[in-house]
Amino acid sequence: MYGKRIKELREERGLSQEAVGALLHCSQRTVSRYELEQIDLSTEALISLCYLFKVSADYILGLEDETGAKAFR
Amino acid sequence: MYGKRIKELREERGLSQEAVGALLHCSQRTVSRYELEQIDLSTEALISLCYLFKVSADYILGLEDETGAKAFR
DNA sequence: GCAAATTAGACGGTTTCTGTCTAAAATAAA
DNA sequence: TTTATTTTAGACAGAAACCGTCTAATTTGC
Repeated sequence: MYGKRIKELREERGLSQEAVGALLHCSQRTVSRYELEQIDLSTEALISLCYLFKVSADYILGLEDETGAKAFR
Repeated sequence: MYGKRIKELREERGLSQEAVGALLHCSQRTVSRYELEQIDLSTEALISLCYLFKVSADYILGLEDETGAKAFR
């Protein structure tokens, strides 16, 4: 789920993987892997993405949808 | 931050690390390492903890406090 | 169609994670 | 307080995951 969300958020903002990588202090290749879910997100990268895109970790992880509705509680 | 939160949530519920490990399908030693932040949380473990403790990923990651106030936006 | 920009595969070296076994520490019982 | 039980953390080694680089493929714009 996080891969799809990261790709969406990035494209909504018109950024390349390279650009996001620079902001996250990692390579384009690593951002690509996040989007393809070939590697797991570190908590550090997850938190950086939250600040960068101004969304919750729950949203990126798919624990809430676009409306903010939670997957639990 | 996640270590402190996991430990708090676990102790509030009166569970041992062994018990949480069983619910997360990992060893007691691994839960201990999460609490000590000796290893990073996988997204899978993070999501399991959210369901188990009925809290948001943002809370566990320290992106919001006990009152639900967000660290950003 | 061509050039430029963007994304993804392959490879190898490095780091991180994992469980097991065990010792230390904390808690409960006697 | 001693003793027994439970709980937590260190050490080790093997396994798995991560990472950047180089490069090929794909996409986008002219």
